[in-house]
Amino acid sequence: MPPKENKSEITINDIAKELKISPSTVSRALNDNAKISDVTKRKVKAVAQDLGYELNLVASSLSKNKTNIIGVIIPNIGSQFFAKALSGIQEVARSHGYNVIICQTNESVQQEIEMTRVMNSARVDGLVCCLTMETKDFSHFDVFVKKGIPVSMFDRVSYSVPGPKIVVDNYEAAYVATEHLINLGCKRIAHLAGVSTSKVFEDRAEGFKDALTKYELPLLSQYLLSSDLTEQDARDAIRIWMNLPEKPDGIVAASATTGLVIASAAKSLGVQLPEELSIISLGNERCNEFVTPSLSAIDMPGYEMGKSAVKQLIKSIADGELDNSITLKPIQLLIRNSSFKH
Amino acid sequence: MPPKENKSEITINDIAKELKISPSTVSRALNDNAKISDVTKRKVKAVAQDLGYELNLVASSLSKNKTNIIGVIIPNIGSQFFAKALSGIQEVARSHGYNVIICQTNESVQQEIEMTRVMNSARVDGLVCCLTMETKDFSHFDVFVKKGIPVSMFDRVSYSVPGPKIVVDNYEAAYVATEHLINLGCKRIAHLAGVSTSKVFEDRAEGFKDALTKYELPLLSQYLLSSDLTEQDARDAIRIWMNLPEKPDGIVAASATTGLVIASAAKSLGVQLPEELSIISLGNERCNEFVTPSLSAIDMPGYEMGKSAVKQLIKSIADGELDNSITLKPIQLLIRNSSFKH
DNA sequence: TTAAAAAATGCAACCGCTTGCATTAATTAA
DNA sequence: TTAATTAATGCAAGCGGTTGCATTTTTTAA
Repeated sequence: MPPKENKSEITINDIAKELKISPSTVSRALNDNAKISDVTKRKVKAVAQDLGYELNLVASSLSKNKTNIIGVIIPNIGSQFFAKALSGIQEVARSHGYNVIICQTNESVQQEIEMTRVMNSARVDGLVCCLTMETKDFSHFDVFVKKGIPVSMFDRVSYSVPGPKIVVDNYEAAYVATEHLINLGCKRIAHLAGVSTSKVFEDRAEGFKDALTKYELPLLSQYLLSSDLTEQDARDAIRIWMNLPEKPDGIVAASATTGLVIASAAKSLGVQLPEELSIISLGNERCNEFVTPSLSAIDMPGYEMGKSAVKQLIKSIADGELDNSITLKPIQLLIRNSSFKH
Repeated sequence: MPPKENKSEITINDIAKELKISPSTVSRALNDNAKISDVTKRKVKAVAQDLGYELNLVASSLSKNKTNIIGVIIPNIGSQFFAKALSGIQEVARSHGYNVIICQTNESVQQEIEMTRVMNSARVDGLVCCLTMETKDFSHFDVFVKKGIPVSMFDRVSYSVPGPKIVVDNYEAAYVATEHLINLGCKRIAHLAGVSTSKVFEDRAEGFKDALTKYELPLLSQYLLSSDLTEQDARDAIRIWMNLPEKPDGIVAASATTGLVIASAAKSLGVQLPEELSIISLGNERCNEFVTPSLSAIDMPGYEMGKSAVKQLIKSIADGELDNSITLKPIQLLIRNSSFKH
């Protein structure tokens, strides 16, 4: 137990004393204020360097009433989609001099509310957020709206909260995926959907249904299952379907994980992929390439979405204008071996 | 372009005026200071609630000289190991009232240095860090050491920087993995190692070699390849090995990703897994379960490591004592189908 | 009933930096 | 050479809490 460390935090006052000038001049010099002579600037910076001075962001934030911190609220870091989004968010934020405070909600609305409180207390300059699957009430964002602090949402968004939105056309994603299976010759296509309280999954289910309708394929109720998309749900779904007298010959999974689990479970049930059953999932993970057969998917551009979300946010912060733009990011159909010509 | 929002940020002064008491009393009441009467506390809290008051952490941090922020520096969020670690870090931090600022280094020492500067400026109360593979000089951590700000390292650590360390026995991991293959009957075991500048990969290589020695198996130089562990490196390695007159019958991959790629590449080269070749990787990813054959691995407890790293850090912060403890987290051998009885 | 002790509250300085405005120094024009 | 500009720098009041110490109020003891 060493005695108290030398708590010598260097401040602008130390620099000021050293040079026998005022702290305000030091502050301005360090910030390259135009009214400070170059000689002074050089001297100040030299001494700052010497003394190992490092700006105290806390003090700076307080006096400027700007923290240069962006708050990020996402469901969970474990998902590859969010990991990528986070990378994009980080990158753009940092390149603009912003720091990032991150919180996971673990899909719990309660936690989401708690997190907004924390972000508010931390006085973030803006918020990037992807809602939980169950968020139905958005009043916890009111504080920010009221204070004019921009909230940028991506993927799972709410149009009732003002601010930029970065989304993907989930309807289209499902439509394209389904269409792909249809073009392959699939006649009995099933869909494991997510809870319909979430717009994302609702849209996907719609896209699925409409594609069937468009191609005049029947929409059989037993082929449309809805769940929380847990791994168990996926296993249950495939078991149910494979016990049907008329088994499906194509499956559109509402998420990357369920697609993976469905494929794996189908294989262990002895189903031949893709001969007997084609599978495509809405959402792509690196794993999709490694499994056998490799899994076709609709890729959602997480990285790009994260980047855009922050870009728009920073723009809003800078302009002070409220931006309600909706940015639609393109999806991509990745055809792999799980969906092959019959 | 709406005019300036009503920038009505509620402060303790507003509460004080409302109740005609002093701001200090309000501050103490909100912090449940013992010298404030219960009546006053109740009144203050009621008004605070009414007015929608939320503590300004920036101001609080400045006056308390404590930010309640933990800085986290990790190589990349995309890896499942780090994603899990991050989850653990988050969870423990939050449950202790700490916020978390996260930075990715992308395995760049330059960025790591930059990040420490940012963390210093942000005046974090402590740092959780996993070094890049190439960090050889650690002077960028000196600032923290000098100021008595604890730095907790996990996985890729440096014992020359004081502070708690959370690690896994990488030597053992490789030893156990290799031993497993030997027990299966493998005679010609190869290892794709990581750069030897990293202690982690050095230890793994050592463990691999020692296991061979222990079981009196020859250590052939062509079976020991070293690389940066990119996907391409993995593909190159397997191609080289499979072109050898005496092909290896077992492979220990130094990372989860390389294991995955090696298995996949081997398959496409027509190698029968696991009959002709057993594979095990040091590091487990969810994907390992989904591929065919499922990939055996040594699981590194990322989540637990992250949790411990923060726990120790917070303890250090609280005690003000410097803690140089080394916590060894247990690894786990996960036997799957890629390593099966020959 | 009054003095002493304990409980509540207030005052004011401080945390480190920023910034509008005043002041001084250096230039330029007259 | 002096007045008028322009360029540099300093002063001091914040930003919103926190906290040691003084002061006031209430309670307890004498």
